[in-house]
Amino acid sequence: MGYSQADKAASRERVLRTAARKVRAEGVTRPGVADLMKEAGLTHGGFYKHFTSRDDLIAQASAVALAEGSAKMERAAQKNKQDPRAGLVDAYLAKQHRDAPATGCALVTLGAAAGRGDQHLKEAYEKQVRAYLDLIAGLDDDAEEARAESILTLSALVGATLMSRAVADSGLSDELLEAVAGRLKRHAPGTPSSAV
Amino acid sequence: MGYSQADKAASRERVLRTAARKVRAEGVTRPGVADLMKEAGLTHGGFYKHFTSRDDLIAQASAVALAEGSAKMERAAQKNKQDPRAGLVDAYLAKQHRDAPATGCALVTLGAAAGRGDQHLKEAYEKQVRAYLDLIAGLDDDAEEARAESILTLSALVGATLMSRAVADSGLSDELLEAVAGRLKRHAPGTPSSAV
DNA sequence: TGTACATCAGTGAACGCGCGTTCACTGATGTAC
DNA sequence: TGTACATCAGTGAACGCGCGTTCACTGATGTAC
Repeated sequence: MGYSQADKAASRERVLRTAARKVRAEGVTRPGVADLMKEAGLTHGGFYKHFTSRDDLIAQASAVALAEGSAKMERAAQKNKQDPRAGLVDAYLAKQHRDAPATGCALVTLGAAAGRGDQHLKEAYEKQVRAYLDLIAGLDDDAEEARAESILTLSALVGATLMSRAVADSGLSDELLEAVAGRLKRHAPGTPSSAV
Repeated sequence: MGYSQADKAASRERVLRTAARKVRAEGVTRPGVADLMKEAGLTHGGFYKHFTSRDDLIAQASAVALAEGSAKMERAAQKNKQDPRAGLVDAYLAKQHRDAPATGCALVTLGAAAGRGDQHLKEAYEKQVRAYLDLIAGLDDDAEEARAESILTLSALVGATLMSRAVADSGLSDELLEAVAGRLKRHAPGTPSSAV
């Protein structure tokens, strides 16, 4: 048929975005070249006009998946003008987020893969961790100990989401999210309080 | 050569333990039948005398990997007579634990896989979550809010370990572990304190 | 206790499917004149 | 502006390797008598 340069760029973009979604939903090992191309509306043969190998695509897709995370959560935080920290916590620990790993924070879905992965993936992962820590520390009222507090908060967010997806009982899954959300939303972090 | 019934049981056990280790180190998709058998001192052909399929082995190995976790951490907690909670936190967030996923807590390494996995894997995962929560809540002084506190603690342990393995910079990796450990060891959880 | 025989754990070659990769081909795009 | 031609995104068949699975075979185990 013949395709313009703009068409090519659009195709590449579509494949990359499809892969970023699939990587979060299915991990870095499962998504296949043929399936990804098909889902992007193409046939598998043209794949190598865009990427040098499957590994190349998966690496780029993982970086994209990671990068999408903190920006999204930052917007969620800003929506709650009075208490952006609560906005972030609620968005992160929402059942909606738990149930949609394909479009959610990749710190959860790619954590184990990054732990086993190569230097590039680890660097992309680290960049997101730093972005989240800066975001969370910035939302804190008392700058004192904000750094350590932001690390505890992020760890709890990631760990709770990970476990809430992996557990069989939906009651326990909900409880994990709610308990952590309740604790983390106490305004001055680290202070005993009268609950949610 | 010929092998006794005891030999068979020992072989099966060896393969299963090898797989449990590999699953934590490499994930549920990578370890291959031939490699696992070789590492257990056998050839691949005899595999099906012990397991009905690769999936069957991986499922059993995942359950074994999960089950080994909380018992190990419970022993670590008991070692610190004065403050078993600190004993648990220190053992979990130790660099030694971070650097040895093959023998460490599988809540971290199998979290994403369980999230995508079948009902059986999720049930095995859930069982371990409950075991940890009971263990941690039992170590708490004030029974009040012990449940919610134990959920926050476990989430932070799992999330911090996951991220500390996935990050490129070893300084940041260490900081993640140390910051969370410092916060979680404050004796009455949720109370502001004078740090580590 | 000793002998004959069936069982079956383990071996290693072979099979077959899935999947990443290659390749000859097509025809609109976009450049040269 | 119009015409001739090279480029190259996309197609679909084919290749080849890895790996899960099967199978005929071996020989010590362990049971029957």
